[in-house]
Amino acid sequence: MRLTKRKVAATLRQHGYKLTPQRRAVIQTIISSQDHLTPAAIYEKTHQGYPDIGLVTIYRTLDILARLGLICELHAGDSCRSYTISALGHHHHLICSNCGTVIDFPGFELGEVEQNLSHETGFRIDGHLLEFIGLCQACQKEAT
Amino acid sequence: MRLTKRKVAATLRQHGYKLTPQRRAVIQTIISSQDHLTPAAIYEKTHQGYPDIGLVTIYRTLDILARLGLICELHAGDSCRSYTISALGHHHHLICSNCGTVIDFPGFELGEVEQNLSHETGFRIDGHLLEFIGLCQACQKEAT
DNA sequence: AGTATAAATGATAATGTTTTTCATTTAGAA
DNA sequence: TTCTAAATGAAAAACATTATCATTTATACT
Repeated sequence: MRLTKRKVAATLRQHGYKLTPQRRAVIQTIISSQDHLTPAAIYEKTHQGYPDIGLVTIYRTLDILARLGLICELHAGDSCRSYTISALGHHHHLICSNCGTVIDFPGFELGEVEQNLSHETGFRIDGHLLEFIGLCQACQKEAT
Repeated sequence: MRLTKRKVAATLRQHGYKLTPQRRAVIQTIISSQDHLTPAAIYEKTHQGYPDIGLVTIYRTLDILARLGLICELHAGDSCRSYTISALGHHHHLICSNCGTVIDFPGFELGEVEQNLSHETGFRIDGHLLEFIGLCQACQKEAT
């Protein structure tokens, strides 16, 4: 279950951010994509419906949305900074290396692993990053 | 158990790459660091012992080493592209968000998870990225 | 509805990172 | 030692991100 536009908007306002048309447009772009998008791609897409938007606004909006946990930053694959809308609750990502489609899946338990690690190393563990890379069904067929 | 300089050099030559002093210097830099290093940091450090080396050579060498699996690319934390020497066998990373220290630990089994995921989604899964972020013991004390 | 105000925006410039190009040098094979 | 393809360094180009600042605007308050 992914976040809705309404929910994202509400969260923004709860945190004292203004709900500008530019921000709405960026959110719309991210929500309506199944893929993960780079800042440049988000700019391109948003620009189509809102030609006056500046790239800087994209970056600023992405920073805010990411800080509030409304979008997720992905790392896998080539582009090192791309985003997808957050799923509710904790989750991980399965990413198609060809078309970029992102599938969220509920995070299976890493808590135990974290505890062991913490015990063995003395680290205080604050979080983790887990992403699977592969080829989605469509892209597998295409590759034939 | 991490890769040795000797092993890295041998692998390079096995693949037809020449063993230049510049490459030796870069390898030395990465091997002798406990941390993960950005290309810029690797340049800085290597430059101290080898002042004539160019930044471009750093990038080129990192590409080769990464492609051969001799160094690992890390993503966690702020800098989106940094490297550490590879451990033998499959492993994951535990990274200190303060000082950058990287601890390798043997990869506990994600195979089963991958199979389930693959079955549910139809993806062909090629790999994964798993990193834990936290604060090492020293940095925890320092933070007090 | 109208107004005040802090926040947000866009344009531009600045900064930082990575890649390309190309003439010169060099590691390694013969 | 000589030869050759590969590697290098310098400079420029391309690309990504951040800072600055004058102008505009969403929202709270009348």
